[in-house]
Amino acid sequence: MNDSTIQILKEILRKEGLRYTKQRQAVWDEIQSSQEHRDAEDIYMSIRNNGVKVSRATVYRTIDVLVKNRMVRKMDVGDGRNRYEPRLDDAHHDHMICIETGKIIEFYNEELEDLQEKIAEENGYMLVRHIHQLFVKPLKK
Amino acid sequence: MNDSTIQILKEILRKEGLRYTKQRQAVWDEIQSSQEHRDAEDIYMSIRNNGVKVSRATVYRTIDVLVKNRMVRKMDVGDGRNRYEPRLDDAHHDHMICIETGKIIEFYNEELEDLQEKIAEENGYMLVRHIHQLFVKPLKK
DNA sequence: ATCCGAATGAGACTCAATCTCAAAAAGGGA
DNA sequence: TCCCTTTTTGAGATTGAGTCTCATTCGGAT
Repeated sequence: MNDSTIQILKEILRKEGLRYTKQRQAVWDEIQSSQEHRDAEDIYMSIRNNGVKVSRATVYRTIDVLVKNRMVRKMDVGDGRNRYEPRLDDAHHDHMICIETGKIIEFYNEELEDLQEKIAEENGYMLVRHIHQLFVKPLKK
Repeated sequence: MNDSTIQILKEILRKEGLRYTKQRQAVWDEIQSSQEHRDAEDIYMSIRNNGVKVSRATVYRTIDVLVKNRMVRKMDVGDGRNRYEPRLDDAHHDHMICIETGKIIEFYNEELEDLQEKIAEENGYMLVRHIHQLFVKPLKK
């Protein structure tokens, strides 16, 4: 909705050789409007409920562009539906998922990040990206 | 095929209140026969090619039991098909996936394991299990 | 304002995985 | 061994997230 992220979106679309449309704007607005980890259907329904006409196909297609351009983070929680969250200048983080409540907690640990790069290098590889999810349950007192 | 793992399987089925059948044995035999990370269709086809009559439904159902009982490790590589590998007394390990060749390299790092437990605890949780995948590409020389 | 290639949407399609339910098999008891 | 009850199996239907198709609509350069 706010001016600066509209410009960011336009810039990305231009760079990708894609046109600026109200559907693409609506998808980005919707994802950006919440820090939650939402699935595509949820995002699709919310846009429609806001009165913008858009199809599932467009939602998926737009998300792909946003993910590719690091505006959105895609995460596989293992239940068959991918979740999406806005990234913006957002620093990288991983996720902890409570198996009792389903709550998703974000975390970041420098040491962990370094260690991963080191492991990849020791094996003759360069780290491109990673998936790291901790499935946890509350500590009983 | 060998005697000791037949006993392990029988023991698990008994504990789960399930019957011992040749289909269930065949699924376990097939998974156990290779250290590779295979998908369900591959496992299903191999069993059939070995002359054992089994259905996809049974393959999936049996894998679930084996995963639950830590005989098999299930991994989501992110391409829509889950992969399975035998566990037995196999020590825990994580995976590094080469984005250029698709090769899967296993790794284990004690420090990494400790760090994860520590992070969970710092947040008031107990680590139950985790998914950790490094997507890498070969170091250019 | 015109024009042309790109974007959209409705719905068909894909494909891994799950479900259904009649028929077959397991396994305990006598 | 033969029963008998319960579980398991399999063929095929179904589900559901995500992708594809293609006629129509739209963006934006000129």
